[in-house]
Amino acid sequence: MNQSVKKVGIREVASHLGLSVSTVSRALNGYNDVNPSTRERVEQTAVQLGYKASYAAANLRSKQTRNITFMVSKPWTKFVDPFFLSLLDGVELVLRAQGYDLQIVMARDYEKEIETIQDAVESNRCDGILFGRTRPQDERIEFLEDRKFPFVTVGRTLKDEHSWVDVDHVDIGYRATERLIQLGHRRIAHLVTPLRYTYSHHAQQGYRQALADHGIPHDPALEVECYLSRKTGGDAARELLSLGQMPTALYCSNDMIALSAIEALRRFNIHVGKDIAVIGSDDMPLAAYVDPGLTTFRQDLDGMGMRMGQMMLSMLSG
Amino acid sequence: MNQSVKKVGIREVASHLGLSVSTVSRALNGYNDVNPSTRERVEQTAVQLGYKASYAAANLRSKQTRNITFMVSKPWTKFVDPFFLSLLDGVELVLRAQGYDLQIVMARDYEKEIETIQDAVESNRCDGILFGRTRPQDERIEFLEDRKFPFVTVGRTLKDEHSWVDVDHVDIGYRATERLIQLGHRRIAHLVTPLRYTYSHHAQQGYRQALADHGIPHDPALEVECYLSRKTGGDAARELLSLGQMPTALYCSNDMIALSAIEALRRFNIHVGKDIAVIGSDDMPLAAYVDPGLTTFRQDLDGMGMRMGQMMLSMLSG
DNA sequence: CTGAAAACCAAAAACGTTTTTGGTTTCAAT
DNA sequence: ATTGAAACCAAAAACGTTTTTGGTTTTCAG
Repeated sequence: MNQSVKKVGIREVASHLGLSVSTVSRALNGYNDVNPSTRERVEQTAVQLGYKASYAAANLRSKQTRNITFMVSKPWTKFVDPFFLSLLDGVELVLRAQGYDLQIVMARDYEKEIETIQDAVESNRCDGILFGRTRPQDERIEFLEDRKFPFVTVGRTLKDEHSWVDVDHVDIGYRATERLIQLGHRRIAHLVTPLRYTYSHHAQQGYRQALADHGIPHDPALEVECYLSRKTGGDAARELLSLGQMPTALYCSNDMIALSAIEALRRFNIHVGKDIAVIGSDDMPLAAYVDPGLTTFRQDLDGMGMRMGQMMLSMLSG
Repeated sequence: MNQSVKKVGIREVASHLGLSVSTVSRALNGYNDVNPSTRERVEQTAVQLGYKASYAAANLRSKQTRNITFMVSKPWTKFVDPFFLSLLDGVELVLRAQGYDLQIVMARDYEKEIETIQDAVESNRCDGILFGRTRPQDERIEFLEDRKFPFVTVGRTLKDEHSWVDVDHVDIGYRATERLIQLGHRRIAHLVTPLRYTYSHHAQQGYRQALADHGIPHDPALEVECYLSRKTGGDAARELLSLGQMPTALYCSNDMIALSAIEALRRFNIHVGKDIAVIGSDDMPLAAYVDPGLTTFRQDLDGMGMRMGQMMLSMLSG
């Protein structure tokens, strides 16, 4: 019934061509000591016979798994960043073009992060690792550097001698704050993402710099660290309300926080756009639909993913 | 420096215990013809020596890759469903617990879908496949059934003799429509997701049934098929506006469509909640923040993912 | 025409497991 | 004691590639 019950291996290709197995292998793997015309014939016959090299066998011998693992930290598994898939999309596009597969593992809490990475490295399941949510001091990076295991991160650490891609959060923070200043605001609060992450510090830095550049004194009470579960943007907004003097504008370094704050303010009959200005920074297009509009800074996650993939590939090829 | 420069293999474990390699292997793989105390010793020593079986070697011999591939169709790679990651999370949780890895591949257009699946099956890179966006007649399913390759889908087809998980879109459509009817609406439009997908038909079915059950005649002009690029919810809303008699309520089987429609209506100074009622159906929590609120039906994607994983595992174990 | 380098290729080893094969021990029932 | 089944285990084959080793042919400068 089926055209080929038996799976066709490299031997079949070789014997079909009257070549040795090794030549076929070298032809297929792009070695340069094989006659172009031979390579051509081999490739054609391989396709014709429907030959697909066994990944397992190839991996066993060559020590290359052709797998790249993306470790997703728990907060990312939720809707926090709907555009995260866009990042993965970019990564996958680039990797797949070079025959690499993308694997994803979810680290479900802090301790699991390092554990997951250790496991991935030690069990030889992948050739490289991608991950985000970097912290100023990140033990995952130390671990990987020690083993000389290829990795690319989304986000930086304090010492940036590794491969990373990142959004310029300093710039975003600066521009967001500056825009509010230009709108005439002087009391601008910053609802900042958890400070354990490096990018939060960058956003904070941009925010502070903008204030300083425009001669606005920095009021620590206006900087509120927000979480996604413990203390939401809504909680922060309420906290700010209890302050003697309410800020007239809110810069939220994450749109989810912004939305949460907006909702809380609405409950207090404080209308965004009229009573208070709110600005976000992530790329969450849904925010565009929020009445009365939340100005966000676009982030090209797709392209960032592709860059990330390319960096990984170039690390792998030496 | 390092405790073990040389990687410890199964031989080391065996010789360290004075056992044969095969016994160690069988002990580790849960065969029952090995003395419990022996198994205990083997397991302890394995951990102690830091032994991790080589996936490649194991795969080569056993033909099991311990990989499950989730094929993501292009629309999913965008923000269409921010909760998609939640589904993946559930899947990964269950699979990983049994030592399976989750791989994701993106099919970037229609033709690539079947191609991607063929490739995954034929190159022996995974033991099972997961995918969604099912159509009433789905060639991917035929292909996989022909090869007897394990798969689970998100969404059904016309003949449901395969493993699937799904949200009851008929019920959601029915309840959404009924709720609008109970609010006094009689002219209720349905902005339906692309009809090439099975679930769109289910939503439509629920919608129509609710109308029928409440003695409301069905007006085909009020059923508008929406896409995410070509014809958005906004386009549909504008189309409905041009109708002689404007509907008083909108049931959108996808929140993205709902948001797009809401925005378009606002441009025409038609206010949702006042001039027109809008109801969504996906689980997009952001929608909850939209002023004046979009009622949606929660979907437990996390749990669905776990079910999906479990179904796959049980298929794999026979 | 010669010799060396470059191009090409075959045979065999190696990768690290799991599975097969077959043999020995233990133990309870006869 | 004898037998048969169950438990246990060792040795070796097998998985399908890539890599190593080394040998032969071609090419081309001298």
